[in-house]
Amino acid sequence: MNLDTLGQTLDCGQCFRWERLPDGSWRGAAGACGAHLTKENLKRVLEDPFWADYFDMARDYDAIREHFAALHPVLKEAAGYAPDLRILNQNPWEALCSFILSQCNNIKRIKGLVSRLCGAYGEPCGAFHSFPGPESLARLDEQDLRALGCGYRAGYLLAAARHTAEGKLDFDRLRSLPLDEARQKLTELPGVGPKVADCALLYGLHRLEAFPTDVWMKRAMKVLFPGWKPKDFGKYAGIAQQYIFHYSRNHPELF
DNA sequence: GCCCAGGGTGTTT
DNA sequence: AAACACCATGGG
Repeated sequence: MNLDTLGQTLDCGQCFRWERLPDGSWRGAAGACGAHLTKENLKRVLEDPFWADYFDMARDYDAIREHFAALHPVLKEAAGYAPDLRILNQNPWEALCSFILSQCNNIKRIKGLVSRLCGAYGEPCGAFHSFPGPESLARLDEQDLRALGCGYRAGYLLAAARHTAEGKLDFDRLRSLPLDEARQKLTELPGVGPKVADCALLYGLHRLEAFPTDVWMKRAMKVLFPGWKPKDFGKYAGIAQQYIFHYSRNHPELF
């Protein structure tokens, strides 16, 4: 991984708090931690326990890509297109909020929304703001969130905050549930359907078998993997999904 | 001004 | 089960 290939991970639609600066460095945050990744400090930052976990450094992605290469020729192509792509270990609450806001929205705008959310209700930590905790959002009015541009998703975000603050949604409990049951608990929230639930599971709880299926993935599956289902990709289906999503978005001429 | 964006919900065929 | 309208907002 270097500054140029970091985009495969930080700009592939799984997170919304990183930006690349003109000098090629990356500035961003995760949960309550911020970082500025430069050519000089990248290696050292990735040795820090928090960031090593965030970037899933302990996992052997080379082996997983080889496994995928044997599974399907197009998957081999997609994985080879972004060999430094990794599934981040994001804060589950932040991931759930991000993807509640993602529905019927574009990535640019999602980034702006998340940024304004942090600026308005997160804790200031030096040069950046933390992502606001569920308790901070739970005491807001729906109008407060609409004022940030959340639109009709404001009520969904507020409901998720109140459920979580009241303990009705417990991410640590979701970790130990079978995937179907964890998905079921998440979709009980208003405005959370199968796609947003799978995003929270994959990006927030690192459930690598979760397979978020948005409009891009529906097209990609129909054209590139006709007849295939998420389970056909195995226990790392979510990683396969990310290779395919990223590859598809960068090859719109295929569709 | 129009179209679309990492969807979900409720209603109608 | 599949098709549809509706939900707000702003970037391209």
